[in-house]
Amino acid sequence: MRQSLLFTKTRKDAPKDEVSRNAQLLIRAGFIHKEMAGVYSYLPLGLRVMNKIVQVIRDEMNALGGQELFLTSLQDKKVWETSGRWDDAVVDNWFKTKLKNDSELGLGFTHEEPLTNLMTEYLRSFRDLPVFVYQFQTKFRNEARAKSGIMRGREFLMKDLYSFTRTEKEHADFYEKAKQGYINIFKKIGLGDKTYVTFASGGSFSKYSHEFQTLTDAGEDSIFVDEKKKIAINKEVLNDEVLADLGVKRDELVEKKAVEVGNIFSLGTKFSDAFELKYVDEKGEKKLVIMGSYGIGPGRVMGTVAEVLSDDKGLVWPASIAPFAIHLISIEDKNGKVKAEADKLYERLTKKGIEVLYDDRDARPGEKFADSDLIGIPTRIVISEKTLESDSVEAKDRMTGTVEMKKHERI
RNA sequence: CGGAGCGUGGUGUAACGGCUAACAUUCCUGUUUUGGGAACAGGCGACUCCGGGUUCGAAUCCCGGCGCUCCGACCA
Repeated sequence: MRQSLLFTKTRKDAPKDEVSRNAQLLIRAGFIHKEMAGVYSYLPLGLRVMNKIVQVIRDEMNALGGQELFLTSLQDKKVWETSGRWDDAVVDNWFKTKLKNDSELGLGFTHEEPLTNLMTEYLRSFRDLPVFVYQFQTKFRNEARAKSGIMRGREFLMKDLYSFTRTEKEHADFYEKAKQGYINIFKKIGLGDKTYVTFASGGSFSKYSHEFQTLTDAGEDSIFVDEKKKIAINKEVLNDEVLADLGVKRDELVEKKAVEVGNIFSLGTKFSDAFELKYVDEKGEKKLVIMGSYGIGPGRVMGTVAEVLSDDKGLVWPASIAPFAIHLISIEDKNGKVKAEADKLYERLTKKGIEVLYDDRDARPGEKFADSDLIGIPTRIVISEKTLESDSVEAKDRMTGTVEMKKHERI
C-alpha cells in the first residue's frame, strides 16, 4: 500500500501514560490505539500483524485436525451456573451485564462451558470422537489491574482450542501433538529461541499443565530454566518432587522473568461431568468425554515480539508476521525519474503478490528512514538517483542491518 | 482491591497564588531543500480532567470524584 494513503502517523514521542516498551513502540509506530487502561484498538498496521499471527496459529491448528468455529461473547448465566463458575466468589473477573428484561448475561472470559454444553447436542457415539475445535475470540476479563500495554488487557483476542477424546491415552496423544504444534507456532513467529515449555500447576485432573513462557523482563512470571534440556518450571510449582519428576537438578536451573504466551491444560472430565457430556462406547456403555484446553493470546504474542525483538530504533518484525514484506522508499530527485521508477517497481512487486508498503510521501530521506526503522518491516528497499546510476536498488535487512545493492532486474 | 505518583493545545514539556497560560513538536500556507526526523517566514490549535471550596484573584492551595501509570495482591 502507498504510505501516503495510510491514515496513521508515526510519532517521535511516546505518550507519557505508557511505560511498557511494547505499548510505546506500537503506539509511536501507529499499530495500536489506547481506548482506556487495558483496552487497545488495532490500527491497519497492527491488524496486519495480528492477522498474520492468527494465520500462523490457524495453520497449525488445522494441521492438528482442529475445526474452526466462532462462539459468542454474550454468555448465558444458566450455562455457567451448571459448572458453578457464574458466582463472583468463584470467578472474580467477570464482566456482567443485563438484558432489558433484567436477566443477567456475562461477557465470556473463556469458553469451556458454552462449548461443552454445545457439544452435548452433537456427540453421541464413540464414532463421533475424537473432536478438536478452536476459535479466535475476544475474551473479556475484569482484571483488577491492567498492565504492560497489550500484554495484559481487559479485552483481548484469544485462540482457544478444546479437545474431546475418549480415553486418557487418546487425550495424552493429542496433548503431546498439541504441545509440538505450539512449539512450531512460536518458532515460526520468531520467539522459538526464547520460549520454553514450562511445567506448571495441573489442577485436579493431571499433575502438570504446560505453559509456553518467553523470556523477557516485561513478563510477570518467574520460571526456572534448564537451558540444556530446553525446559523450565514455573516458580509456583518448584519443589523436590517436580525436580525428581523431570530429572533436573536445582543448581542447574536459572531463575528468569518470562511472559506466558500460551498454555495447554488437561481438563479431565471436569466439564463433561458438569454438562453430562457422554458418549456410548463399543460395548454400549455411557462414558464421560475427556477434555483439554489449549490457549494462545495473539495480542500478547504481538506485544511479546515487540518487547523481545525491537531495538533502540523501533520494532523489528520477523518475516512471518510482518505487516508488509518490503518497505519501499523513494528518495526523489528533481526531474521525477526516481518517482517513476519507484512507481513501476511498486506496481511490479504488488502484481507478483508481494506485500509492499511504499513510502511515496513527499518527505525528506531522514524522516522516511526513521519511520521505516520504527515500523520495522523486514526488508527496506531504497530507490534514489544514486541507485539508478548503477541500475540497482539498495536492500537493507532490518534485523541484521546488512545492506546489499541489487541490480534492478534481480529484484 | 491495598499503596505510591501523575492529570496543562494532537504529542512532549513550562509557568512564585497575580499581565493575553509559555516552549518544542505535529498540523496548515508559502519559499527553499532532498541519503538519516532540514531551514526560513506566517498561521491554526487549551474553559489547564470534572465538581465544589478558600481568596480581591486559582493551572497553582483545600475537599470530593473520575482517569492514567507504577509496586503489591490477583491471574486456565
